[in-house]
Amino acid sequence: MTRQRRVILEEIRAMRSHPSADEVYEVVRRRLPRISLGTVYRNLEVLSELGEIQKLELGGTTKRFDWNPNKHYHIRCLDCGRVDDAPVAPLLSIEDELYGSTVYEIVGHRLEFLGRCPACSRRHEKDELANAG
Amino acid sequence: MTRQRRVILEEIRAMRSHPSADEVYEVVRRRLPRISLGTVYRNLEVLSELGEIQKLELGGTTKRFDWNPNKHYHIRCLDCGRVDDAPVAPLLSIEDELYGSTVYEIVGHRLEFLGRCPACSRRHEKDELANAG
DNA sequence: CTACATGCAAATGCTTTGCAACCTA
DNA sequence: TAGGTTGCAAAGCATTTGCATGTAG
Repeated sequence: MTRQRRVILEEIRAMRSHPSADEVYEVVRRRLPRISLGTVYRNLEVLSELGEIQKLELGGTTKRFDWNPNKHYHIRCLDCGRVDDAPVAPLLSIEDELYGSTVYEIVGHRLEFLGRCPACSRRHEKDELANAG
Repeated sequence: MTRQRRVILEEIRAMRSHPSADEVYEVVRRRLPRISLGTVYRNLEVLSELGEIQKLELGGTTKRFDWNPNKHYHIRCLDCGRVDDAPVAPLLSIEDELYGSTVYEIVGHRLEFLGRCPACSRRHEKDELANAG
C-alpha cells in the first residue's frame, strides 16, 4: 500500500460520487502534485480487484469508479453523463429465467437506468418550447 | 440510400449476429472492396437512427450492432466477448420502482447478462483442474 | 444541380504499457 | 535488497472528423 494508492482510495471515498479516472486524477493531484495519470489507472484497477471499490462499465466511452463495492444499480443522464445510484432493490432471481434456455454459464447481470438529470431536463424542456414556437 | 448503405444493411441482416463496426467492415468489404471504415461507422450510426438496426452499448470497449431493432436483452461472454440474445421477457414495470425516489426523468433501462459461453466454459474448467492439480 | 455521402488520412479520447528510477516491507 | 510501484512518454484501440471528390435524386 503506497502513499499514492492510499490517497486515491481516501479521495474516492470522500467524493462519494462516480468519478472517471480523470476526475480522480484531478482531485488526487491536489494532494500529490507529481502523481501520474497512469498510476491512477493502475491503482483504480488494483483497488477494484481487491474489492475496495467498484469499477463501473456503464454506457458511454468512459469507465467510472464507485467508492461502494457492493452490488447496486445506477442511473445515467443521457445528456451530460452524470451518474447516480438507482434506488432499486437488486433483482435476485432474474438470472433464473435464463437457466435451461441459454448455452451460457451465467455469472451475473448489469442493469442501468437511463434518464435526464434535473439540470438537463430543464434545458431540454426549454429547447422543446423553442422548437415548437 | 447509397449503394454502401444498402449493402451494409443487407449484410447485417444476413449475419444475424451482433457484429462490431470492424466486423461489419470486413464482411461488407467482400462486396465493396473500396469502402472505407469511416463510411461503415457513419452508416451504422444513420441506420440505427432510422430504426433499421440497433446500436448496442454493452460492457467492454467495443460497440456492437444488432439487425433486430426491437428492445431485447443480451448475454455476453466475459472471456471472449461473444454476444447472444438473452431469452428473457422485457421488464415492463421496473422503471416504475424509481418514480418518486429519483430526481431523474426516466427514459429507459438497459439489462445485460454476463456469463461464459460453452467454448470458454470448457477452457475455464480445464484451467481450474490444472491449477488444482 | 444541389445536398448529401464517400474515401482517405489525420485527429480524438480513453486507456494501457515499456522502462528506468524509486520506494516499501 | 527484492519485488512491486512510480513517473513519464509513447503506444494502442475504437471511433470521429476535415476535406476534396463523387454520386443520388
